[in-house]
Amino acid sequence: MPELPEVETIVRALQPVLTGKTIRRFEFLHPRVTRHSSPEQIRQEYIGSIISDLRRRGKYILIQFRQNPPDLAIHLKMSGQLLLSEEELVNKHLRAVIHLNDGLRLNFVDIRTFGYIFIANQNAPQGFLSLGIEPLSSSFTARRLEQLLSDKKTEVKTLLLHQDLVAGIGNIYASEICFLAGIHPERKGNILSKEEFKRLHRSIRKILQEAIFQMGTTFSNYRRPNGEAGMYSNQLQVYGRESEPCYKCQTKIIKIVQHGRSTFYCPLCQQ
DNA sequence: CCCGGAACCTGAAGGC
DNA sequence: TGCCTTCAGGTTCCGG
Repeated sequence: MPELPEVETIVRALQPVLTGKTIRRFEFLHPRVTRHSSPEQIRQEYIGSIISDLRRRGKYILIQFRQNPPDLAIHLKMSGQLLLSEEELVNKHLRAVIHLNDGLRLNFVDIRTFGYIFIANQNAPQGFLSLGIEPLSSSFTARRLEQLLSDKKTEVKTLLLHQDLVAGIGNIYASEICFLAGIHPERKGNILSKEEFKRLHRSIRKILQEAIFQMGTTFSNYRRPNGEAGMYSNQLQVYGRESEPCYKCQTKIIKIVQHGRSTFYCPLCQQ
């Protein structure tokens, strides 16, 4: 479910609450909620540790510790949620609970059980170890983007989903980015012009920043840690708008499937 | 390296 | 009401 802006929103909400707290206890309530690290390894590594900060890398949430062991990492995949509570959370899909020293609980709820928790060390999943550039960092330039994509024969919208190139873009924002850049999603990386890479770069940053400002997009079940929806849903230009008129030119929005994922675009605005 | 397709799950929504 | 199919914001693996 969550892409970079949603994960960033979650991290910003949790960071001030969790920083300074000590981990007392872990409950792991589903066999797949930990992967690449065992429940015992996680307990051994972190019980009694003091949280020093929270941050995001791609779509991963990283909990950092004062004693500076490896970070504790969480990926929410399609349906994961992190919800704070003072009391026991009653939820059929509760998969793990991190208990903190003052009685606060960080609850990991996940309907589809794709999400998981792991230690961010050398045993971490390959996808985490090979993450690409952060699109909101200062080192992410149009030139850098061009270097990354200009030798690829893959369609540009699909390239935007490659986490080992640019980290954090998901299926909703990939369509929105192509629309803002005025680039047809089926154009291939190796035929884009310098000018198009500039527009693509600007669009990536603009869309992600604006979506963070709106605290993410709620399409079905994404929720901020306080339970509220994200507001970028109201700003979507193409995603989920098949057959509806383009806001710019009134042409009907088209839906196609690329690499098994839905893509939405305006056939007139995106050539 | 690249690509397509399937797999991992549960639930919501739509067609009949 | 119910049964069936399709689809969902993400990786990851396997075969070609």
